[in-house]
Amino acid sequence: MADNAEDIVTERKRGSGVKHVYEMLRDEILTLALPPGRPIDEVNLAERFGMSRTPIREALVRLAGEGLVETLPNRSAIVANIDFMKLHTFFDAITLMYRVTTRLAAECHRPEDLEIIKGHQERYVAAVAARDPLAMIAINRDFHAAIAEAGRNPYYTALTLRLLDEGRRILRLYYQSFDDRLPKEYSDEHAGIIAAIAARDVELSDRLAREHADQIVRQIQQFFSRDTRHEVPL
Amino acid sequence: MADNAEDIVTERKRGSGVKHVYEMLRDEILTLALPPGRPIDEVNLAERFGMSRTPIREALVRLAGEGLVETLPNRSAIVANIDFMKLHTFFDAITLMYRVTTRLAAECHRPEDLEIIKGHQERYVAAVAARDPLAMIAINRDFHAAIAEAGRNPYYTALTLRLLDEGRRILRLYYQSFDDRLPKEYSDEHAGIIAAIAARDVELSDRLAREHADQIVRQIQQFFSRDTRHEVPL
DNA sequence: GGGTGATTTCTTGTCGACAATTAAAATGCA
DNA sequence: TGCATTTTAATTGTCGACAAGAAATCACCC
Repeated sequence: MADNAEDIVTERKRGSGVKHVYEMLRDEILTLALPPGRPIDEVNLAERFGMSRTPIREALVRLAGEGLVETLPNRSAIVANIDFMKLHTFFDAITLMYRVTTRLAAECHRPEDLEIIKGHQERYVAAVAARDPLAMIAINRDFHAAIAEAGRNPYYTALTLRLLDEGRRILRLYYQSFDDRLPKEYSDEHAGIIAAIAARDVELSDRLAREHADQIVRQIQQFFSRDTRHEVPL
Repeated sequence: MADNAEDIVTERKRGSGVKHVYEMLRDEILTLALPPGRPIDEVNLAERFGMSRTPIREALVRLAGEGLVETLPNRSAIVANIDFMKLHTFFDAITLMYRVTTRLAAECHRPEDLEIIKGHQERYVAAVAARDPLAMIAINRDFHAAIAEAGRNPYYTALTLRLLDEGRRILRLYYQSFDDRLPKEYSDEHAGIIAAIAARDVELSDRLAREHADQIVRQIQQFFSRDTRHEVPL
């Protein structure tokens, strides 16, 4: 096991341990550093993070609550699998949430929200220029998360965040295999969405969000249904 | 503290402890037996359930993940408050989820789903006849949960369940104060929704679900905005 | 040699105890 | 008496250890 990076531990504050483990594991799951199905050993993690099993377990319970790890009774927890059979439900849900949150953002946003959203967009453009797919994926999530926040409906925000996280894992598969082709068109679409929100044009925001979602869904579906057979002369 | 019901403990199976505590606390929170804001003492619960603090804590972490308890660092966890300022976001979200899940149920349901839904409807009618508001609230939740299940989108189902649970608490306030008036009209609306789903009429299902949601929202809003001042001759 | 049952090992679920932190009580002072 | 400060008490966060259960290994029998 060479991937157990040594996390140096230096006098953590009381209560910050779980948070640290939680965020660390979460990030490794979402970037596929921990692939779906990988067993998660508690003592292993405890040694790695230099703490007891108790806070590790708490972090795992929280991750399980978000559907990022699956726990079998008396057996090792595993990184949640990606159910390709139910991918269509994901597409369905994220399309709806893109639309709803973007509509609400157009209605409810305040100037400071717009600044935050624009900030993410700038970082996104930079990531595209740097050809950094991991950064692009993470920032794409932050971009839509900021829009959801601007909509100010915590229920929508929570579901959107969950979908965006799941989306990070799926997009990671996508970019890995398409050898990190860089979709500049996304940043153009993002710009359009920002403009629509700023103009408080609800219907336009809805339409652009829907088209943006359709675009992503179409590309991923195309990727998953592509024919990878090699031609063999017989 | 007289509300510490003695939960007799008899040799529980390994791993069933957390589940038991979780379901128990959850039910007490949703029925307002534990009112919003009430502090939750871990040792107290540990004594009450006859187990150590560890499984209690795990149950609390799970409940916190669902937003049913709030945890302050180094301080007692409390039963999650109901934020009346954000009630409109709840109405917004549950209306959308009623519509979406009922639409999907009309599309995707199988015969056995319909049987389950009808079963809940029968139980609901019985609860209305028995004038049992707590049962009505719980079954109303099961009814819509079953519809969401029939729609077969786990993301929608999860959000709907969360909203229905939050709804149980809000409805409980409503029924308590209106001295348990019994809305038979709900059961009629439920019957209409069942028929629309059975007929696989997506648009009708959508419309009925929306009207059903509007109806509930209107009644609750009316309740919360009613004028409770007493006339005082001066 | 293969399959079945016992044994060992390994991992999780739970426990009791201690330390850190906060809230409350008690003390001192103006 | 009222307020600030110290002391005490109470509660959480973390730890190490043990027991129950499952997987893997080994022995045994056909």
